[in-house]
Amino acid sequence: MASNKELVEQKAIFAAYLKKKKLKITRQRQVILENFLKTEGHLSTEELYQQVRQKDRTIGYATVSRTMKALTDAGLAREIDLGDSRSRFEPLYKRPHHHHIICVECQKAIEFLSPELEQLQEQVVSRYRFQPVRHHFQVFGVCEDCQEHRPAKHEDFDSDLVFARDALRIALQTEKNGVNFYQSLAKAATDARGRNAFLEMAAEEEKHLRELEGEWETLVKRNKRVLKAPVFLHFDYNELNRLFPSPEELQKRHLERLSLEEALHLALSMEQGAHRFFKRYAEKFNDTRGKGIFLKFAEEELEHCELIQQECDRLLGSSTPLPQSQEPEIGSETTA
Amino acid sequence: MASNKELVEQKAIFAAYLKKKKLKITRQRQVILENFLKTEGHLSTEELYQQVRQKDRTIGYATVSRTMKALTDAGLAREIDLGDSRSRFEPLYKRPHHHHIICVECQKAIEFLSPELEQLQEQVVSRYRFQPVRHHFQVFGVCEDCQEHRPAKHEDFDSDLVFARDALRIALQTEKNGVNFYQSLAKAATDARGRNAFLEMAAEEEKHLRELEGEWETLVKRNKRVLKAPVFLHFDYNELNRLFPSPEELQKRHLERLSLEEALHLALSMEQGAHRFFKRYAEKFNDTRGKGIFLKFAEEELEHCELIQQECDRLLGSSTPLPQSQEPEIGSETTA
DNA sequence: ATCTGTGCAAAATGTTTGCACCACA
DNA sequence: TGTGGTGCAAACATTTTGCACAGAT
Repeated sequence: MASNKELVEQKAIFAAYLKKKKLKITRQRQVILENFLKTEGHLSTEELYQQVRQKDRTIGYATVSRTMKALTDAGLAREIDLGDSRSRFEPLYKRPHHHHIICVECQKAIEFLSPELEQLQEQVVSRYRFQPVRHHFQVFGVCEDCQEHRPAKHEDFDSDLVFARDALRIALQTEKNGVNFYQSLAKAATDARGRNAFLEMAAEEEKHLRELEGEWETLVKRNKRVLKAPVFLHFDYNELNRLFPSPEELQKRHLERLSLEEALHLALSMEQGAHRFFKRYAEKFNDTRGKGIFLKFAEEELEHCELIQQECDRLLGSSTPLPQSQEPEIGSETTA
Repeated sequence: MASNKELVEQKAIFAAYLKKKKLKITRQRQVILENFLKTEGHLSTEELYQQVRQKDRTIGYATVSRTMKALTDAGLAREIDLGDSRSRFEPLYKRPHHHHIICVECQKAIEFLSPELEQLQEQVVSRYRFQPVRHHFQVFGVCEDCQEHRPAKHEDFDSDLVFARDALRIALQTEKNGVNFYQSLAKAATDARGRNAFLEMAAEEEKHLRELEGEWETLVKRNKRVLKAPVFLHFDYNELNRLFPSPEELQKRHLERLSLEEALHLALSMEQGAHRFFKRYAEKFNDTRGKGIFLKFAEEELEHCELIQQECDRLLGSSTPLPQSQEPEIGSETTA
């Protein structure tokens, strides 16, 4: 369900590719591209062939096959392997790299995205000094419907909305943790000035939370069905507990009682951690639609850093400059 | 390079499988199984066919193909996909589930194991309520040799030794971190009794470290070439910083100054964390050769827990029982 | 006008199957 | 002695290619 604008953009990319390669824009190639993009899915050559045949009885299998090769070469399609030993293709334009979980009974394939996995891939290629070309993770299993012998319902969802939904969920949870975190700090603060500062921060996070809840409402109102789509963006919510420790976690780490300076210091390093985390997270999306969402999110964490920095200046005096967020951080390379 | 004992075991498994299915043990099936196991690799049907043909000119391609199906069904082989659209097989018996990084130029495939990835798979199937069947992660790229246009050298290593090497490296690093950690705690301890207790713990870890270094020497002496094998067990050494925080990390977490009770409490929770971590880690290996190594390792961490518990009793009196390690812990499920 | 694209059919590639003999148990 | 096994060749499934004609720039 790509927007019309994107269809035009992709046609232009294909045209440019053909021109560069001194190839021709033909009716067949147009029809094939349009049909391929129209169907968000994992079309095999045969399926696509049958589909374009509806539009134009004369188009041959070979042409479909050759055109898909060209589209792949042009960067508009990706050939994927769903384990049924036939070539399948999916649209690539402005879509993040993702993986598939495939039902071995009904062949349904669910897409999911995992920045964690992208990171693992980076570690692996760097460790073995490979120049990366491509990678994929596939999980095969029996889907819920097939386990219960229900007919498999195949629903198509707008992938942009699903992505936005998942990102928003992460954002909401982050803000909730933030509120909790600052309320805990306020409790832990041993003096009144600190308490107030942290309550303010908690209020700030709560304001964000309300805004996000508004966005959530809008999203859901726009498309109720989106709630039924399977999770696309795979996120380990435990990660958040590392960014903003829960009250229990704080206790476990012996941070129930903090001086003003310690508490501010802790808050700053948490916000810096969150900023870095979401910035890196965003980077995993390359030039795809999801990137902006998380960059904005990282930006907000940065604003929090500044707020805290201001509190520090106000409460501690500029005499005690807190350490700046320093890149590079703990790093991704090993010490073997 | 499987041991003779394992060859016999696998033959027995195949025999039992054939018996159960009322199939017959034939000369061809024996030859094919032996050749398949003899070659630790990723044989295609064609390659294996050529190989058994050396032994017995009359064996047909179809028989090889059918036998590999049977071996797969019997659980002795796994069919893998190295992206060249032909069936390839690898031995499965007592080998942990692993993944492949494949050179698109010379087709060389390096195996690597990542418990982290196994965990991700578990999260994914549970999230989508799939009944898991199989999963694999493949990374394609250009290997170092091909990047520099060197002839690809194909070396075979004893997979057991390589696994042991990698496990030992992790263990060594863990103990090193442990020594550091206890030395830091000793410094941070505000009273002399605590300081001594932690120096003792540090010495304990150091003793382990020496033992492990001994094991390392033995391993390397037994087979020097093993050091040249690519990393098999992929481990994120940053993980260790989470188990036993480095001095910098301790400082960052505002734990430079601890009362005896706090310090003991911290040490106990770190050791518990390490125990749990390695126990879970070991579980990812199912019934494979690597499992034992990490279980033993987890066991040692548990002994540390008990040592610390004793210190607590001795120094704090049994009046302050510290919290027990509680399963279930922070858990793997999300809070979306 | 030229040079690439196309459809068709044939080839190529890899795996599976049918069937008449073969050989374990 | 009989059931399942084997090799061979043919069938299958899917993708790729060769070629003569069609059509885009």
